[in-house]
Amino acid sequence: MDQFNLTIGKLSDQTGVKIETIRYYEKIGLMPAPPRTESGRRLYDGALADRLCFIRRGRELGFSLDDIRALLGLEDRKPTCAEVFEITSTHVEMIRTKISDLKKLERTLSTVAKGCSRNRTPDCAIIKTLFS
Amino acid sequence: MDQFNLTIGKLSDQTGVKIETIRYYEKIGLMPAPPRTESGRRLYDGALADRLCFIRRGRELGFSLDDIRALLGLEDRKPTCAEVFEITSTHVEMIRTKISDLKKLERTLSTVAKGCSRNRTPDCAIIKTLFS
DNA sequence: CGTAAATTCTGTAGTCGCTACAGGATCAAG
DNA sequence: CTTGATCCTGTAGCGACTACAGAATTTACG
Repeated sequence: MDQFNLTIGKLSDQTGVKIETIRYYEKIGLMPAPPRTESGRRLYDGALADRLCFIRRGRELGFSLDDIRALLGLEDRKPTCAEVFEITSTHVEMIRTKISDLKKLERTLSTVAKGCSRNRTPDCAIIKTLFS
Repeated sequence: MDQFNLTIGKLSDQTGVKIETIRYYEKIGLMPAPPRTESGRRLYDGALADRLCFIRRGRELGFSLDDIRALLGLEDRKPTCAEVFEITSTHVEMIRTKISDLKKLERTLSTVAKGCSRNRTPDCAIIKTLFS
């Protein structure tokens, strides 16, 4: 096994990453250019499928493609465990900030919306708040 | 007052919206094209400043430019209070979804990071999790 | 009054992470 | 042998800006 017998479509089905996205990852150097058939179609093996899964998992967890690039060791060298931890905790910090920002937003908006009469006039308390 | 005596730079300082962004809003029809000096420089008045503040407030609250367009009544007509409420509560719903997604992410990532030894080897538990 | 610095102008291209074509070639199934 | 599925490259679009380049004008200072 681990032969190059996966077409891009099969790889896409297997990993849940769209064909265009796979090609995009190749273009930006996140996935290596795989071997091709005589007619020029890409062929992937198990290792490349694993790598694509890694990227997908990273994206699901909200890492940027640059983060993933670093985690994969594509920048200069394989990152140490400490570096991986650093990238991850910076990312978690960002997520926490985003959550607290969104919570603030939600509170503000809920308050604003409460003042609304919901009737059919254009005389709206929400709009007034936005204007002040 | 309410004369057209604000240069774009002053408007920018007053509202905290960058000059390029103001011009961008004009280009996409969110701000009207203001009168100009003889040499072609834009001049704004108080009403336009208010409108720009409205847009900025809307953005701060996370509304999309399309939402703001609708709130301003640029689509077809001024929205009724009920329509404004609808836009707002849809938006709040989106924010709540985002918050819960991010919380899930945060929990997962914190768990993943806990397995990390933080040492100087490349043998990393975080990476392993991402690969599985 | 002269000049240097600040401001403004238009237009284009870049950001991120894809997605959606167009227009053609090739492959697999019936 | 034909039809339809899959694949190829290349380009343009999304949202909401941001960042230039290169020119013109205005303001401030000596």
